Amino acid sequence: MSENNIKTLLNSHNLKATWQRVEIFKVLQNSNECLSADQIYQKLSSNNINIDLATVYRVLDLFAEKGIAQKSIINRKCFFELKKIDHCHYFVCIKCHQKSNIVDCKINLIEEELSKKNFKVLSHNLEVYGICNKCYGGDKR
Amino acid sequence: MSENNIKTLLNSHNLKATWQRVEIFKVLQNSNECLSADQIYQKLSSNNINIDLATVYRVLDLFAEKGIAQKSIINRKCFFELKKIDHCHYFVCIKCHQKSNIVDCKINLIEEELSKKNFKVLSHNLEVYGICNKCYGGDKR
DNA sequence: GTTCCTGCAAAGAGTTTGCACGAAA
DNA sequence: TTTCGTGCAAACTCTTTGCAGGAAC
Repeated sequence: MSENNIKTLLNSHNLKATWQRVEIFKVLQNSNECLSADQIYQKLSSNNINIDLATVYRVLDLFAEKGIAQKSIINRKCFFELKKIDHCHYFVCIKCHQKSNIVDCKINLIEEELSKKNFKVLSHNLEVYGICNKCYGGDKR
Repeated sequence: MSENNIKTLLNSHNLKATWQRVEIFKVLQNSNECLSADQIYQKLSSNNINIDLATVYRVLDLFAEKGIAQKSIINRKCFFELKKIDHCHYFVCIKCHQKSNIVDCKINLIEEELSKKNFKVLSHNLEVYGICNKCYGGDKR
């Protein structure tokens, strides 16, 4: 997405298109994994783009609120990525800390159960921890 | 469970049966909901039982590790309860903050998906946020 | 010209850790 | 009598907040 398109997107969500927001959006756009506020801050810094960490936090929360980004919480820490058509969750290896997508979290089944009680689901978070195939050694290499 | 039974239980997990651990176990045993470390600390204090908060944290983590307690993370905060036959998760109302059990989290279906990749699931956490029937006003009272 | 946003600095919540003393087995 | 657990204090991580100056619309 080009810089102008990003600005248009931000405006369409009633957000002012500051250069800080554009830069943070670009980082998310160029990443193929979810990132913590600090990771984003580091990536920007290493490109000599200095945005206060507090601003990074504020922008990310805003993105999540507006539905531009998806927020995941892993080990009591927040991670962000651009929202795709389908949201996803992560399987995290407790040895190598690599994350792997969980495509279908079955939340619709849980929503069904809750709707019987007239509970309206707005958001959810799922973390699954375990050992990946590489660390398990189950690949018999 | 009597005090002696609690001590036996602790010993059977290779844990020394200190009075602090017994008291923390009792609090968990007498609660019908999951509790944060601080809530447990407060309950003890109000009974003139003074256990350092750091100890409460250490004991709870130990209980979770040994499978005596279940640890849930809600809003980046840890909650503990004695482990039942079936574990459970919580639906948390974002208005009144009441927690309601989610009996079946469908984790077995997710485990199935992951086992195809040779990933071994060890633990997981699920939080669902939304509006409960009372706060939603959908009960037409 | 407002309104909204940012940087700075400071504080906040929740949790963890090192160490010396003290209690359980 | 050795091993393990606790209290105390301090530190730590991640995140949030108040405020005054500055940029977007």
